Amino acid sequence: MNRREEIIDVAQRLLEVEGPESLTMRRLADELGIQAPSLYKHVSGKSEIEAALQQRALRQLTEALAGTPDLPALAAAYRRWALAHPRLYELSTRQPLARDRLAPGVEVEAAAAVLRLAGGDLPTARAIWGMAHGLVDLELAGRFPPGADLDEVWRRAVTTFSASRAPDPDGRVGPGAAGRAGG
Amino acid sequence: MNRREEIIDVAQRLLEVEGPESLTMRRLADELGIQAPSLYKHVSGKSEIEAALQQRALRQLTEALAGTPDLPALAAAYRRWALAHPRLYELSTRQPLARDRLAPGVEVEAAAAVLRLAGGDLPTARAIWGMAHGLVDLELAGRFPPGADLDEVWRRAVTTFSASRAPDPDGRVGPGAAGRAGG
DNA sequence: CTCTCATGGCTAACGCTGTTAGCCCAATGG
DNA sequence: CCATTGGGCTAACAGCGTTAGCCATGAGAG
Repeated sequence: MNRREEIIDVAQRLLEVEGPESLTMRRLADELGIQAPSLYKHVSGKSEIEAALQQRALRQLTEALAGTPDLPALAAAYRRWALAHPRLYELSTRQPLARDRLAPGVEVEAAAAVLRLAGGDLPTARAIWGMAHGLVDLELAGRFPPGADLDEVWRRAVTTFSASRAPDPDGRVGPGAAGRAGG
Repeated sequence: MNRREEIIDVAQRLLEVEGPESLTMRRLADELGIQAPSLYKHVSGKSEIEAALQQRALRQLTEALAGTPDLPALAAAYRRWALAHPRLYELSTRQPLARDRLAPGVEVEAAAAVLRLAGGDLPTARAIWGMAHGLVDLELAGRFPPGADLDEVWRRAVTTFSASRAPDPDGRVGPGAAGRAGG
């Protein structure tokens, strides 16, 4: 059990420091001083390692988001974590989630935070989530032109959602203390 | 020259129909009735094929976006194209753009459209772009819960940006030449 | 008509990947 | 004292992208 954790640890370090092309079963084994096939005594395959890393990533991201008082702070924390752990973020996003392996509530927790800050409106919360993910993804993929002022983009993105306090058609308007906080 | 086009054609079909794991040099050669090494007489490597597919994807996406009169139509066209060509969209996004190979103006053109619909404000245009990409990316990766009403999410996203006609704090409502909103 | 040479195939092979089969040693527990 | 099992090992397989080098065909030049 302990060896498994050790394997995941080394895998994370390898991924974050040397990039995904270095996260190889043989390389991983080398780093642990054993042979590649021995890894399979602790782990079912590479995909399990990746799933574990995804789980870690989501947990850490969630923790980084915890306690942010308003939308600007939440957005800033999201972007900050993603830029600090780009490979981990990318890995965690390029997989169908593996909901079964996921510690229950990890994602729900983060989602709840966004939802609260979105004034309780689920579609708005998801739109915000999508925007945050999209901006990070484009930035990490290097798809913005070199000189782009991304701080300003995020500021604009956040203020747009802060300004228009979702006029819910069915009247369920979150009075959301957070609503005005960032405004 | 013609054979090269044929190769890219088959590669696109293979990618779109059977998925990225089937887009293999040997499989591609099989499909063309030749041996894998013969492909290198027309193409420098797999990465060149992928770059060509990325270029095609961006061109087609741009065309799909052309002529959309307003933000809702633009967003709908964006999402529609991405969902119709998921593998192509994914491939085109998981690469640093290959700006050199890109037909000049292809992306700038699309960027200009977004910029115009964003009232000429560059950061807002980029925020919109990020949101559209993020929502599509999350949807394609299957990261929304099964029952999520994504139509509603997009509606909310679009109306949010439509509602708040960016009141720039310093009055800088850029007439902003279409320079480059996209990267 | 012949010679040359580029075009576009071919086979063999290399080094890499994830993964499986099967062996073996050491420690633990009845 | 013996059995079981945990955790290592080597050998090997199939598949990946890619390179080296050989050979047939066809077109243009002398």
